Formats: sequence, C-alpha cells, structure tokens
Amino acid sequence: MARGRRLGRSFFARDPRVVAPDLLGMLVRHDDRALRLVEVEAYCGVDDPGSHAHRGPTPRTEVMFGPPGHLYVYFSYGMHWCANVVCGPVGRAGAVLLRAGEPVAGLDAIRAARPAARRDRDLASGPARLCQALGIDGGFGGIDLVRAERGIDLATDGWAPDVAPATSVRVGLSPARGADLPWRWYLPGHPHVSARPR
DNA sequence: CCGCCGATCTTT
DNA sequence: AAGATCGGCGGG
Repeated sequence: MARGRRLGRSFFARDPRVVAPDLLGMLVRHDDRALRLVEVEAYCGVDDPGSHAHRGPTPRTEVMFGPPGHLYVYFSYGMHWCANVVCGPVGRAGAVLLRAGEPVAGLDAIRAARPAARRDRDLASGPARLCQALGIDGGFGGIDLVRAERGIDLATDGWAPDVAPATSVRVGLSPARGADLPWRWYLPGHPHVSARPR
C-alpha cells in the first residue's frame, strides 16, 4: 500500500461541503493501487435535491444514513459504478462523490483495469473511471474505510496542492435537482480533472 | 477539441 | 422516462 496516514472517523464526521475540498490532494488506496484526488462533489442528504438520499432512506441509500467513513457505491446509467464516502453525523446522509484522481501507485494494475483508456489522463478522470481504476464495484458498498475493509481507505501523505481548490456546479444534474449549487471542488488546471467547469 | 449518440438497467 | 456516465464516431 502506498505510504500515507489513514484518515480517521472524525475527519468524515464533518459537513460534506467541508470534507470535500479537504480531500483534494489526498489518496484513495486499494491494496497496491493509489490515486491522488483532484475532483470531488458534496451531496447533502434529504435537504439536497441532487442527492440520492433526498427522498429518505431506501435499501439503496441506507448506507448514507449510517456512520461516516463508510463507502456508498451506486450503479449509474445501467453500466457503471460510482463511489462516495459517507460524511457528517449519523442520520444526515451526507456524502462526497470521488470524481477524479491521478494515479500515483500501482500504475500497471490501474492500466490493466482500464483497457479503454487511450491516455493516462483518462485512467481515473471521472467517477466511474475512478472506480474501474481501483477495482471498486457494488460488492464494496458499505465497507468501512476507517478500518480499511477490503484493502480500501483514504489517506494523506502530506502532499498539498499549491493552488486553492476551485469550485463549480456539480456535473450531470438537471435544473430541478440542484444544478445551481456550487458543490464541486477540483484542482484548477490539473490534467486529471474530468470535466470542464461551468 | 467539440458535440452527438448508443449502451444498459435501476429507480421513479 | 430519466439518470451523480463512458467511449466511439464524425466534424472543425
């Protein structure tokens, strides 16, 4: 596993809009693979029309209503998996979507897991690409990252971006679903960021 | 580089 | 019927 200090429960117990920018520059690790996060989004539970948890707990979203630091994995557009870290106090259903990262360890394994990527900058530049790169699918839903279940966790290696995080609206939300809320954070100009800011 | 479209299936 | 997406294709 790449070198770094694993993040603890209290890191994730804060509002997802505070955790999200803090995660930029930190590592998502799965066994020998690691990505440095360059793009994330915050989702704020029942108060947020863009959140899957907006309509209250269901079998799909119940993980978000549980303790922070666990993984919420959902199936997107009939063929992709996307991963979030549950954030905030129990019952608030906050989450941070991991949208893009730069490979920093296990490059061979990551390339093997992303045969469709034509360039290295496409390896994890998107929420479903990031999951493919790390080998995360629905079977990892609900695992506790604070205990590194299944070999997955979030960590810091002390590296910090030399630019302030930029903000924008979240990607892919229709006007009725909070399309105007500026809850996306990314490292400006970073080649591994998934989409152009709006 | 950009825009369009099809794939594929869960949730509403 | 839409959705927290991706990759291939065509055009500029």
